[in-house]
Amino acid sequence: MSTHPWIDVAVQTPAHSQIGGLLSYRCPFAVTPGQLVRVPLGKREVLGVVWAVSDAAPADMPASAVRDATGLLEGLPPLDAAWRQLVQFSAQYYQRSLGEVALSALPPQLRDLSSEQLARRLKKQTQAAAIEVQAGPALSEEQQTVLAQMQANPGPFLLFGSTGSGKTEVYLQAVERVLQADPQAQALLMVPEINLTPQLEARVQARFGVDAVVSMHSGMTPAQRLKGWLSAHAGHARIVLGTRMAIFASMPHLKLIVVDEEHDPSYKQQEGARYSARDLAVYRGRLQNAQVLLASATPSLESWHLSRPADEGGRYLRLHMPSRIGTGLLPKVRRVDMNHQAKKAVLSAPLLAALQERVERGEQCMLLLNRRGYAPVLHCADCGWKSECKHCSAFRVFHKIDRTLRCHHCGLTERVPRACPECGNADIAPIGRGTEQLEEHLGELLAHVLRPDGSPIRIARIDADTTRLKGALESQLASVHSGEVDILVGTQMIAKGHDFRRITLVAAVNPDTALFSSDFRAPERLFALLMQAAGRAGREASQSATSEMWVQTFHPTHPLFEALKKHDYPAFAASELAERTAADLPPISHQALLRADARSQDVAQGLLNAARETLEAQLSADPATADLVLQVSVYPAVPMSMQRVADVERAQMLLESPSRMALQKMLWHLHGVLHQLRSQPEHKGVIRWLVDVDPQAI
DNA sequence: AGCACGCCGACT
DNA sequence: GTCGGCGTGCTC
Repeated sequence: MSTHPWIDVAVQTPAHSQIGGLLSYRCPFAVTPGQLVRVPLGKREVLGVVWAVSDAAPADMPASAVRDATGLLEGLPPLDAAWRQLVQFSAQYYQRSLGEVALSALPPQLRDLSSEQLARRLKKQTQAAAIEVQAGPALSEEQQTVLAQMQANPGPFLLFGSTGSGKTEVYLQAVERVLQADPQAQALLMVPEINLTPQLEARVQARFGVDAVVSMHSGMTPAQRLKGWLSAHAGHARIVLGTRMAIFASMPHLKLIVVDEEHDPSYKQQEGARYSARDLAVYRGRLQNAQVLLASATPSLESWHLSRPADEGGRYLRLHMPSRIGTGLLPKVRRVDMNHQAKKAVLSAPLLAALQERVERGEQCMLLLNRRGYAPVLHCADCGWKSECKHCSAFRVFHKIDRTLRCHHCGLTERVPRACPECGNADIAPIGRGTEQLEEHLGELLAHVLRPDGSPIRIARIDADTTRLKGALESQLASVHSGEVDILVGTQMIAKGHDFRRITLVAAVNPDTALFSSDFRAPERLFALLMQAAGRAGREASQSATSEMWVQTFHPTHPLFEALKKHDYPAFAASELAERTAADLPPISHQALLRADARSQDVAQGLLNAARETLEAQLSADPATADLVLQVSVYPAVPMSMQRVADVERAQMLLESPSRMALQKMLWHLHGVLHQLRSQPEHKGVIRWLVDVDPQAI
């Protein structure tokens, strides 16, 4: 390590401050890229990552303005070039500052640790943990074939495996092979939600030993996070299991990345740097020469499209596991045509009868309704008043349990008025229904139903309202598992991952809204949700023959439900892809959104439209960039679908291109234009702007 | 983002 | 006369 007096350092700076890039310091001690240093920034001292070292003073500023780095975190192995490249790519691709991405990828506690404390913590775990592999179950032919293909090909892979086909066992065997082949090798296992980590963690620990595994997700304490991070960074932890944030874990010997339920929207971060952990997994795999396995029973159309045959341009290898393990069958899908049901009925007569029958036989049922609260809006029949939120362009939801009106966007909560606040009419009524009402309604309709042992029926509800307290979800899930509950009512959170062995009937109460949504991805999400929900029914082989997935709909012949009935994801994907192709939507094209927030809609849209015009004028004027204007469509600014939240007006502008590269170049120019515009007086009222690359919803 | 500086209302 | 409201501007 030689002494270079000048270093460039990444420090935590916001994306849109003037100092987006690296900061230069004079360094009185020897350092190497990837080490952590403390540097002065204004009046504070902050932690930074050394990005480059140099013998020459920075050319773009007077040497007198360069300050001295104040300290080095010794004992910590430098963050390797692959990690730095991953961070650099993410920052550039998702339009954030390098320092923001770098520092948010490190455990926060690292900031207030001295070199001595660090050395003490690291001493324990400098060696790669030995794994003690327990034998797994015998593999099915399909599982063996998939593992053989993984051995024979570099990847990336898309594992298309139906629910219950034993994907998890494939992950574990793939991990085992990689870890056995190289005593240093590390593997990264990603799941979409915190709720799903404990059960997988238990399984991984049972298989490879408690010592070899660490978890990374936002539910961990700062101390746990630091410990896990250090363990992975030092090469001690052989397996990291976590949510999207884990994609930035420092893993110097990474050889395998598994992304479970790769279609899940949770892999896309929705604030700060809006990265897709699934997409970064593929990038990181290439960077570190690690195999990448994406897996799902209902892949994202992006991954499905990318795994088309290579001679048609596919870049991922598609692997198939169509069969459910054991004698298990997929549940029979039944559609109830709501056009033939009583006008206002929430639950159709045949579904009610089926629920009753199942409960009397001692089986469990699950009802899905994607709307929490009692009713989404209150309405006065006399004057037409509705329970609007005064700070947001949304209705406040009626929660009967505590008689409140709550805005689900800004949190404004008030007691329900006794009479209409506009005209005094006492007759204000709820419109529509949420899970709370469904639970109540079901209780009334099935009050007479008894379980086999003669005790009364028990109905429970699980949604964001009932699981607010820590541990509440776990205890409620436990009461379902123990058989205390006969019918479980809930939002989509109950459809994900949890293995309810005794549930034999799953019903979607009102899925139609997603069929005609303005969001072109709504059908894709609905199909995945319903397939996943169907997978909850009849996991117990002995009951799978009689298990059912019910769908109440006014459009029973809709192609989405036809495909669902046959459990035919490929057919669904083919028809969706045809539509996307015809309309030039992702994954055929690539999109980015520029959003602006301001006190008034005019100001928000003003910035966006000014940016659009300036961009076009500047790029057209230069022959070197003129063709960008042709390659990237920039649409006029429009209000967001949720136009106002907490008294902030929001507008957005869509950029679209068949070329990712062209879109990236355009965004880079856009960044410059926005900085030029921000100082102009007509844009003073802009609160913030943000860029969302590959947005999930537009 | 922090953390300053800076210029106008209710308190010991 | 001071404490403090958050608007504007800078940080190698």
